[in-house]
Amino acid sequence: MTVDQIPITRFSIITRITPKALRYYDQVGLLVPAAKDTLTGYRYYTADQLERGVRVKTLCSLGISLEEVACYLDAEAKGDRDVAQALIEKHLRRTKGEIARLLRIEALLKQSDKELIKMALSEPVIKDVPALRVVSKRDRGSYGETIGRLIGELCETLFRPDNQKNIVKMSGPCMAIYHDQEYKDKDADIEVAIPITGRIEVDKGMEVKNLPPARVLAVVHKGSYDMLHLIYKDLYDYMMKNGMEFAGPGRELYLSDPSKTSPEELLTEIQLPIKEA
Amino acid sequence: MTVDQIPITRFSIITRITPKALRYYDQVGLLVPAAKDTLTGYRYYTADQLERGVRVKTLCSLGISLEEVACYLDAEAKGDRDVAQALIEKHLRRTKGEIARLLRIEALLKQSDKELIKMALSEPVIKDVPALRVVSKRDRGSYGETIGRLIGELCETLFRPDNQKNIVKMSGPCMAIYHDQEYKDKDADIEVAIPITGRIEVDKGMEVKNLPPARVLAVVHKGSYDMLHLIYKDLYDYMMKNGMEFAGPGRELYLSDPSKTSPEELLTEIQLPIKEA
DNA sequence: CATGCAGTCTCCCGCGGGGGAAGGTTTATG
DNA sequence: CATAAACCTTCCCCCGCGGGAGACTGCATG
Repeated sequence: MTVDQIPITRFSIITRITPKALRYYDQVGLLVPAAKDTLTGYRYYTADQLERGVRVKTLCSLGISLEEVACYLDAEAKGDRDVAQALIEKHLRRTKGEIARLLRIEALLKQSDKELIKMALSEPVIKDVPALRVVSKRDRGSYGETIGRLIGELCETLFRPDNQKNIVKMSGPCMAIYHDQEYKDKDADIEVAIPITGRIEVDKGMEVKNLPPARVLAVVHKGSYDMLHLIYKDLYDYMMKNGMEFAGPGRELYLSDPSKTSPEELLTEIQLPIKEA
Repeated sequence: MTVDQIPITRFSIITRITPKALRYYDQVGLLVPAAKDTLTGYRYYTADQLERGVRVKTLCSLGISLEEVACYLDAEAKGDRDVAQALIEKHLRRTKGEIARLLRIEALLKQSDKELIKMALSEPVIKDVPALRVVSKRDRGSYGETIGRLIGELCETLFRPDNQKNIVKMSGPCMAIYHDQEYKDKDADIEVAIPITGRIEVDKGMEVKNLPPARVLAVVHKGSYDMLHLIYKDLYDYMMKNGMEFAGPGRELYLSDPSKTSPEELLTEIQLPIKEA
């Protein structure tokens, strides 16, 4: 009973971690065996390490990444309860977001029997949008996350006491402007703009400016944001059929508040600037 | 306006698929450009392909794998509505399962403030389990999925009319026996056994046999199956402290029905055969 | 003494769905 | 004509391992 010379298979049975995973954890430094025979390379764990092994397994099975598991265990070892708790809460938020996403997908899949792909779609219309005075902020990042974040930041500025005193008001829906010349998911170049009236004090990174007037091809979409790409395709189809050409960055106007409206009821207007041939 | 010579960037903007992804789809044969300049290697898509592109994007954003997207679109092209619908339903089931899993994780994360790791744990006890007449089936596969499947198959046989006429009865809870010498997740060697009384007609792959009596170290765990590994570790700790040795495959007895009990209330007994030194 | 085998090691490839960079060529525009 | 934009290719990287090859020890057995 050499209690502190536990070979890998035995450690694997006790902790219910596969030997493969244990070797990997050794490699990345998450759970390094206390001793390693320099001749044979055999890994030997101690009984004390069982505790750590079992916690790694617990945290992993909650879907936490190995990197964060390492952070958590480090924080805990140092007695940083707050840091550890923060990590758990971060993961809880991520999990909630993921649940929400899957619930949306579930809803879409369920309604798929009545035509998965064709959504109620109004005809595209050509219209002239006037110049707009907006406060805007431009940044790079992933599609959904960046828009949400920028809208949040702009609204926070808008509703700050000093700006409220100046009777700053939103004069239209939030919109996103896509500046990329190709479509990107992850590192997109996105500007979020909110039409305003009144004198406003902006934070750094924000800008008050006039969006130029433009002739656009527009359509209003009712439904989940996940299905917006369908509308884009229809708009471009329409443009090609009618001899128009795409001219400049497209805009999305968020007519509904996604925190108050169910995904199927969300209204979004898409505007693509055109020049007619 | 060479309408059927759409280069990749333009195609990417219209369908909202990144050029990188388009090249990948070409490579795996999911969406192959209609023309490819043999000299430069440039990809050119046709307007007709926009439709397919947009459907690929839709299905992908629902979380369906590229392989299944290809199957779906093929089935649809052939007019196999049923096959296509079956794929959607399969994915719906997967999504529901994933939601359930995340909800369990969410619940665990929420209760984590009151001691994430230490669960209520009764003391391990040594007991002698008698020989048991069981019907069993043994197979390989991933942990949770295989146990569920085997229990289902055994129960189906048990409750078949011919066996019911013979007054076959379950005389104890379902159990799983782990035959691996090391811990495995994916390709584990698992036997599921149900104690019975009566004369039974079994299907192929199943077996009626007597489990030998054994002296075991046992403990009952209350809580989610995800946390069972904690118990194993405590049991092995106890074994080492008390000079026992592990002898033969361990068993898990499922005392509750997971379809009727919430995860926190699930009862499971773990039995590890021992020999005392 | 040979042989088998149990246990362990290292090394490399693969997954999905691409991202990012390096390095080259063509096309369009000023 | 020069330059910028668009496009191509190929290669390596991500996570969290799983699978398998090939090699080594040490122990038990024929």
